[in-house]
Amino acid sequence: MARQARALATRQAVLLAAAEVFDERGYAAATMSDILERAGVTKGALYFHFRSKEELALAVILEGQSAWLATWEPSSDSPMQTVIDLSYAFARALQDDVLVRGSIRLTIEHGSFTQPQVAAYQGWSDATRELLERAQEAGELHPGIDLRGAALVMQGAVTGIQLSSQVLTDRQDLIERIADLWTLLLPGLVQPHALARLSVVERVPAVS
Amino acid sequence: MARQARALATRQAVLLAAAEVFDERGYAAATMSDILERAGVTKGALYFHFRSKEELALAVILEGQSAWLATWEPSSDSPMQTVIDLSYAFARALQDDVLVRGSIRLTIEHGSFTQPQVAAYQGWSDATRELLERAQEAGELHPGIDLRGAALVMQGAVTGIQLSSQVLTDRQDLIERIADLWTLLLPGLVQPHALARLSVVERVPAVS
DNA sequence: GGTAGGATACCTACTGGACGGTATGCGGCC
DNA sequence: GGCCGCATACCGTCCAGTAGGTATCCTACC
Repeated sequence: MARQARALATRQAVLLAAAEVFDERGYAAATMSDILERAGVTKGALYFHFRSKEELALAVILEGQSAWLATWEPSSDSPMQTVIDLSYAFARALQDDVLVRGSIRLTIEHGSFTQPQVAAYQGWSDATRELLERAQEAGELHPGIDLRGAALVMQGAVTGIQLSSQVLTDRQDLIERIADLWTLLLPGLVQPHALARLSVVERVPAVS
Repeated sequence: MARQARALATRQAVLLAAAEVFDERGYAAATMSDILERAGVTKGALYFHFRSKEELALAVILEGQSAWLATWEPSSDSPMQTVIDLSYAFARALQDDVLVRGSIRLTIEHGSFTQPQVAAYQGWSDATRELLERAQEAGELHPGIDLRGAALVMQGAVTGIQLSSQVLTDRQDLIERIADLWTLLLPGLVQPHALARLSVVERVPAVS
């Protein structure tokens, strides 16, 4: 097993380096040599763990997704609050985790390989929609709202705000912008009595 | 001058083909050969008009931007309505104009060359902010709103919604999603009396 | 109005380098 | 000694860019 421990370490080093390079340059502009160098690993080692550049990129995407979801602990509060918390978890993960950043960049670059990206978009907005449905049932939302449309708008808005925050301030104002988003969005979505109980700003989980 | 007419035509053909290919594959993955073939032009011709791949990309970005702004005719209505109209003009331009699509894709891929893209983001959100200030002065908005934040949120949201609409429905539901966005956003932004006078859906300019 | 000369607009063939991927070798732990 | 986990050297391909030629047209001078 000691053997495999080392292998796991190099695999992880490659994944991290790949995420960094993909995040900085994008898929096509990233070269395997870049990744090798940054990981401090040789070609043979890399191609032992990943059979191609594309497979490596897919691994980054998958690991990034699970890394994000791992940070998010569902609080049993209100469904609407959960949607908000999810967006903050996403923002934090983007700021803190290279894997998540690389994953997102690759996902947004829907070219080259298209399949899993669509799934990611779908998955996210489907999850949001489901939460909205539960919020609807709990009487949190205004009646007559198009839940599918709302879910798509939220997912799109968070994605785009993240992008422009990255370009303009290297994601330093991301949390602020997410707060602005919810401040603006919620009055059109939830009823006043529910609005009063929602936390629009980031809720930092208590450190245990 | 007849001479230059032909030259202009090939230049335009190259620009259009380049916009297509950049839109489909992104900057790095797009090859000059792709563009040549699609434009029906030889390498010599292309390199006569554009000295490098990067210069060609920059030309696509610039032409795309002006193409978008050309479609938008400022109506002297309310400033807030102008913001809304701008977003619809953007959406329409994305659906109708290859140049705009290519321009956007290149702009979003902020790698490789970073300068003018930041300017584009800045310019857009600055313009939005200015309109919001005028809307504020006109008493359209709720008091105490962070105009800078709101402008950034709108610009980011429109960008992101466009992106996810592209991935999920090839931009077919883009206009709908923009309408959803404004339906959700406006109550948190503008005062009821102004809200009543705003058109949340696309206002099709009368054909003259 | 014909033609020399030059500029414009384009074509063809080529190059050098980089890049993804592979083949083969080899050390060390079980 | 056998296989896991790598290291090194190499290969074919592809691609941005260039060199140098050519046809077309415009200008100018006779």
